[in-house]
Amino acid sequence: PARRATAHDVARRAGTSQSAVSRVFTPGASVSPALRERVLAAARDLGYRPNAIARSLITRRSRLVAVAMARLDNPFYPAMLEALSDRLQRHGYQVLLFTADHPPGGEPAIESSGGEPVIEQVLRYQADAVVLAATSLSSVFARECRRAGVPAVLFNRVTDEPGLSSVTGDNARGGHAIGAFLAAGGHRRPAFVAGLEASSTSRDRERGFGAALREAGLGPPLRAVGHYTREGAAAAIRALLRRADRPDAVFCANDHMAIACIEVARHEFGLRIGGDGADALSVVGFDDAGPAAWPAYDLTTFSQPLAPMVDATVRLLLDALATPSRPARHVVIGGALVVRGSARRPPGRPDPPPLPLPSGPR
Amino acid sequence: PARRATAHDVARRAGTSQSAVSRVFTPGASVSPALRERVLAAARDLGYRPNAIARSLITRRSRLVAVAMARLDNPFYPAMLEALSDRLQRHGYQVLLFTADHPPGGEPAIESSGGEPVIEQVLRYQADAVVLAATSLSSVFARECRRAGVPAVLFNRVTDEPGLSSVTGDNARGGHAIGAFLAAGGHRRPAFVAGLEASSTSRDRERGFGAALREAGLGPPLRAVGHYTREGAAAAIRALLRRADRPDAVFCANDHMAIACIEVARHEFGLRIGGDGADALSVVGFDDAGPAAWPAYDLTTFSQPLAPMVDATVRLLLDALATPSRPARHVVIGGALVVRGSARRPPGRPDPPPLPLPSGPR
DNA sequence: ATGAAAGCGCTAACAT
DNA sequence: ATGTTAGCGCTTTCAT
Repeated sequence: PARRATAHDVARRAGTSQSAVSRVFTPGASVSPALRERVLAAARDLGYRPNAIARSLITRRSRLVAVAMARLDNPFYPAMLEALSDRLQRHGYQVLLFTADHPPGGEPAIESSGGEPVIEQVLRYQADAVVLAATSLSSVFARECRRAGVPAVLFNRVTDEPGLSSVTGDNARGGHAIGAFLAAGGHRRPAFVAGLEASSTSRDRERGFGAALREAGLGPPLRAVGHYTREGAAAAIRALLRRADRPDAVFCANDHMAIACIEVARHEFGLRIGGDGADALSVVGFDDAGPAAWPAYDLTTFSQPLAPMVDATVRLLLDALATPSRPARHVVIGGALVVRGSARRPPGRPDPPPLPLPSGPR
Repeated sequence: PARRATAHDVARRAGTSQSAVSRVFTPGASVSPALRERVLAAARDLGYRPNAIARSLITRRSRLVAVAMARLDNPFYPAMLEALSDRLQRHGYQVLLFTADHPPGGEPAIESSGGEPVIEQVLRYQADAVVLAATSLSSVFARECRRAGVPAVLFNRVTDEPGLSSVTGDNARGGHAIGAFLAAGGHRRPAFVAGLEASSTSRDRERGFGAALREAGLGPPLRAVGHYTREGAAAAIRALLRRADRPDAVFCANDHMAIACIEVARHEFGLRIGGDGADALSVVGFDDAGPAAWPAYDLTTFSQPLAPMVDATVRLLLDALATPSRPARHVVIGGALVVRGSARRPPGRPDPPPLPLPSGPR
């Protein structure tokens, strides 16, 4: 196929200079209406489009934002990705997507992907900024970004590494609210299903949870690790429910695991979710993403409001791009306990709203 | 922040020429071990990485594949995106993600996004190839890709537009299998919940479904349009179930809608899913994605095997990249009826396997 | 095996 | 308002 038309080709056809063509495609440059028309016509005839790659070579801005994600099976992340992509496109940026390898049984390794470290590719493609929405992250990644002067924002995670901004939900407060809620609901043996041991998010949620239980005069919760996966969570809840002193309530570090726990509790152990009595189990999640609101789960959870979180992420990025010297910031977006039916409520607590069936616009 | 190190900087530090540096980073170029070591050391010191943007300017290959997606809330698509990204990275390609606008109530418009048509951005960024995984697609898009010589592959959709390859599941056969299954199960008033009227996928599934019903001596199914959304599907099933002659079985054009239908049928109409009798409703979906296998839904569906579909997509892309003259191909990946509990089975049909709880590796 | 030189397609001074 | 010129950082002949 014929090589793509260049600004030169267009210039020749329009009888003008190549730089005039460039100006026509530069918003706010000064071109006479007549010339502009001629150039546009020629461009149309030739199917010309400015080459963004050549442009970014000279402007030193690729308008590419690298987004690194671990797994997309937790619906919170696709939702985040969609929102982020929409917002970035609106600001004239494109998303360069990187997915991490998932070594079976291990933690997601944002480090490697087809042999080459992801960070290597990110930097080679001159991404203007990086969003890390992977639960796992090596400090190497952070250090290299800083060294290369590429602003990075952690999504749903924090780190000690200096220079890295972050956006998170209110993990400690959320964990605390859940602990207080379960204690007030009369639960005596709460348990916690952690995400990843290395995840700050899981740790913060657990810390708040433990504190609230302590304040309520309860001992430390039982505990198992679910690795943020359905399979891991299923194994964790099985271990918990097989104990003689089985828990009467489980707080899972995210909704994705909570839903898997509900299934195992219901279908393998024959438990009723959110009720009273010996065969009841209360389950609480974190995120309020997708299926949490589905009637089959009707999950009590602590919300991480996606839109504000994504807005904050984009704002952090744009700020860092505009003012490279700006120090890192850690934005915490507040959430709220969303009381539904999967956990026994404290006495006197009003009924939750009616089941949220799909409706409304769209 | 200091400007990124260039090959020139590395060359100076290593006491050699810039082209030698280039060769060190070009697999299979001839450099002496000694020089290679010196260059690598200098590069390490300076934090140098070859600039992929500059490289693609000269090689005329960006190694970027544009992936256009409509909505990521149907879990089939994030799963596809993850698999596609993994495979492409393995072949040395990066994913440039584009998401389409979602005008409320309308069809997803892959055309516009923040004002500029998506296709415009795709072509400006010199994507080597395009994957269209949006259910909606304007013929403009296709035409422009062809004109610009950018190979495009439609995922889960076909079109008459010449030159466009596609990968789909076996929609007609799947619809047929479902129709035959429901008829054999003794259903007398089957209904169909369509995706989008403009979607070839929905039409093909419906065609197969209708044919099977006819062969079984049944009339054409009742029908409503669900727009591939949960909300649309809920509205569709409500309309269907409010009829005096309400259907006894519903085939939804995808799992995502089928699950929303199950919820409405259960919680709004008090129906039992997949059972016998007057208050029973059978629901069947298409895709066998994520939640279909969750015990709460236990959805009978026709599978679209993701891995083979993604493999075919990548193969089509790489072939087109290697041989631009290759004519378009339409690959159909076979699936199978996955019998679970959401639809009454024909007599004598063996029980479905036990409930698929999360387990196994990972 | 190595270096010099010529661009890839574009933007950004700088003239005019 | 328009044209000229000089690169952006790299790969690729072409010499040596």
